[in-house]
Amino acid sequence: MDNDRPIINALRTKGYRATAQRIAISRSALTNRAHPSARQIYNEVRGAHPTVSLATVYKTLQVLRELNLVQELSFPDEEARFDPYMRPHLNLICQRCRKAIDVEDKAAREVVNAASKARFNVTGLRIDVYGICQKCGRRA
Amino acid sequence: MDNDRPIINALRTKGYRATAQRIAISRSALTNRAHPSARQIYNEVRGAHPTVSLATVYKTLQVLRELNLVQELSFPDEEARFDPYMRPHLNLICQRCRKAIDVEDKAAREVVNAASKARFNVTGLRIDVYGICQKCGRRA
DNA sequence: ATGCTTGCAAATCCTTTGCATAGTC
DNA sequence: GACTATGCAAAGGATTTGCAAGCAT
Repeated sequence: MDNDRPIINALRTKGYRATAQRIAISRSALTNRAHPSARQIYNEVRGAHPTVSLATVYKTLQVLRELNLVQELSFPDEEARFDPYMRPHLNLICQRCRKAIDVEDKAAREVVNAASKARFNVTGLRIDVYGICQKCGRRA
Repeated sequence: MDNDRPIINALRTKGYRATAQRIAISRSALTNRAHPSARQIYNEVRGAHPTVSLATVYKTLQVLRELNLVQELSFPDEEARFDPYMRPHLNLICQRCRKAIDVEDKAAREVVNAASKARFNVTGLRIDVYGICQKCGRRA
């Protein structure tokens, strides 16, 4: 895939080698906007790379984290999920269907501003809103 | 302690028994504003209850979660931390000293409003701002 | 060629669970 | 007294690690 160029370059800037597994895992992680878990990415990638291991998926996700291409979201009682949307945003996470959607809203930036006002030097952000999404609420 | 009355009542409303351990653990968890981990609470409580077990601490924290008295915050590569501040707020979490402080700011409510606007029925909220606190920044 | 990466399996760490005993209501 | 909670040890589950063999550069 020719669109793998940016991934390959990003990996190489920090000295990481662009292996087929890393490219496939990165493609999956950076493309999937449903906040997948490592295991879900693993299952996706296995289609094209049947021999890939879950360990490699975890290792690659750590690399992507280091490259600031994904954020890891940990939850109580659940696997961690990975979000490739790196601009300030809200995660709307439905308690019923478990789906998560990213919403860009000025409220996100106001959170950053509020922290800055408190003389806090902001480097990262996580805004989760939990509840019931429109679709699930409808068929309550 | 006479101020344990509210804790005792809260436990009983849902049919939980007010044992000495639960009261001590609850007191610690609801009082400590540093977002302690289960182990830190355990260590605090051991002063007064040397025989308490970590398992009981975990179990009690789940009870407090069910009673909506604390929120559990999971992190990658770290133990979960517990926050008894249940109104909408920002967690400013210092990457250097690991301290976390709660900040009430209207930005928190704007996040809720933004979610509501997206037809999302809000039941919970977590806003983490990561960075370097004033104290740590000063001695950079 | 050199050295990073993979995949497997074993290890780790946090958290939960099972169960006999002790305590609450 | 009936039933829940405790404390211990063992289990569980997600994630990480060690290592020999396989690739990228």
